Amino acid sequence: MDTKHRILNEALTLFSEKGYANVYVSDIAEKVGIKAPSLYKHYKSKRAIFDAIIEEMNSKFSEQAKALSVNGTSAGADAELYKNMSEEHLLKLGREFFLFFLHDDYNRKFRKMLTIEQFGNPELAETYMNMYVDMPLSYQGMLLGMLVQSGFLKTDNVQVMTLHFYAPIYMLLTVCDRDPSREEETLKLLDEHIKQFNRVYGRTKE
Amino acid sequence: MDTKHRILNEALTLFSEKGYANVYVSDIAEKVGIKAPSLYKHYKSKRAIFDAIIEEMNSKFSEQAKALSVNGTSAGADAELYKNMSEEHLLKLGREFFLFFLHDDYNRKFRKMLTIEQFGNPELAETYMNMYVDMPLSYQGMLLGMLVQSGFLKTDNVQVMTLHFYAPIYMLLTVCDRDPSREEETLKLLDEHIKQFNRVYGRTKE
DNA sequence: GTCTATAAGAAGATAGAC
DNA sequence: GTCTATCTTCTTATAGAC
Repeated sequence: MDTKHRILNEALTLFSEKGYANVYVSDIAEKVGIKAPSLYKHYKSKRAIFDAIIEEMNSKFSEQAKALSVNGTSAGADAELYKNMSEEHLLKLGREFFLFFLHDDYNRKFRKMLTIEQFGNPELAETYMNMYVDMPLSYQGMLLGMLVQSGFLKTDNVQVMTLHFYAPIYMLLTVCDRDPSREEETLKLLDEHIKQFNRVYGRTKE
Repeated sequence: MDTKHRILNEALTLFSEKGYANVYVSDIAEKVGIKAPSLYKHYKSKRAIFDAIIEEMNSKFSEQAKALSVNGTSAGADAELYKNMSEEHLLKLGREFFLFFLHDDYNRKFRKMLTIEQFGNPELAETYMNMYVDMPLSYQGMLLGMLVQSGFLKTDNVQVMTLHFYAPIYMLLTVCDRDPSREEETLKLLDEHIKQFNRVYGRTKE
C-alpha cells in the first residue's frame, strides 16, 4: 500500500482509540514508520488527514447504499427468496448483520471514531445516524416487509416491528463496542431475542 | 452556589460539548467569571476537575441505585400497584423514563461526556454501560416481571421481553441526543412502540 | 481568592539539506 | 520523499502581589 493510504489507515486506528485531539501528528508518523515532517508531503495538515478519512468513508458508504438499493429495487424478484423463510434464516439475518458491523475492522474503527467525534461535528452525527440507525432500519424494514407479504411474519405496523427487530441488535452492538469481553453473553441474548421476535411476530403462534 | 461547585458545572457543560481535550482551563474559568490561575486555588489541575465530576456523578448514581433497589426490595408491597396496570400506565412508564433521561440537564450532559470520553477510559465505558444498559434493564426487568406475575403481560422470557421494551427506548434516546430536532418524530415512534409492545406481550390479544 | 506576569513544555507546521 | 533543526502558537501551571 502506498504511504498516503497507510497514513489514512494508521490515523483512523489511532483516532478510533483516542479521539482526534489526543492523537499527535508524530504518533501517526511513528506508526507509518516515518517522521512527522515527512507526513506533510502527503497531507497539508492534521485536519486534512481527518477530512480524507471522512471522504473515503463517505464514498464507501455511498457504494454500499447504492448496492443495497439496487437489490431493493429488484425486491419483486428477491421476494421469492423470502417465501420459504425459516427461523434459521431470520437468526442468520440478525447474526450476520450484527457480526459484520461488530468485527469488520474498518466499520468498527470508523464507528468508534464517529462516536467520539460526533458531538463536536454535526455532520458526523448525521453520518452516524445514517449508518447505524436510519439505513439499517430502512433496509431491514424492506426485508421484513417482504416477510410480512410472503406470510412469514404478521404485523399491523412494519416500522415498529422493524424497530423491535433492530433496536436490540443496535444496543447489543454498543455493549460489545464498549466491552468486547461481553461478546459471548451478548450473542446468546441476540439469538434469544430473534427467537422471541419470531415467536411474537411469526404468523403461526405456538 | 460556591465557586468550587460552579467550576464543576461549567466544566461538565463544556466537556459534554467539546470533549475534555478540546476544553481549555481558560474556557472553564471564563464561564465561571474568573481568570484561569484563580481556578487552581480550587482544583490542583485540569484532570482534578474531571475526576471531581466523575466522583460527584458516582455518588449521585449510587444514591439512585440504592433508592431503586429499596423500592425493588419492597416489590411485594409494590406489586399491588401493578395489578391494575393499563396500556396508559405502560406508556407512561416508557415515556417518563425516556423524557427524564433526555431532558434532565445533568443526565444529558453527563451522558454526552461519557459518550465522548469512554473509549479512552475503560472505567467510563463501564459507567456508561451501567447507567444506560445494565441498570435500566435490571430495573425495568423487575417492573415488567411484576406485570407478568400480575397477569398483565405474558412471556416465557422476561429478560428478552425487557430487552424488547427498553432497546427501542435506548436507540431513540441516542437519536435525540444526536439530533434534538428529531424529538417529536421520535416521541411518536416511542408511543407506537409501546402500544405494539403491549399488543404483542399483553395477555389479552386483540 | 483573585489578579498579572511568566515559566515550562507540548504540538502543529515549515525550511532547507539530502 | 525523508530527514534534522527550528519556529510559532497554544495550553497548563506556578510565582508572587493585592
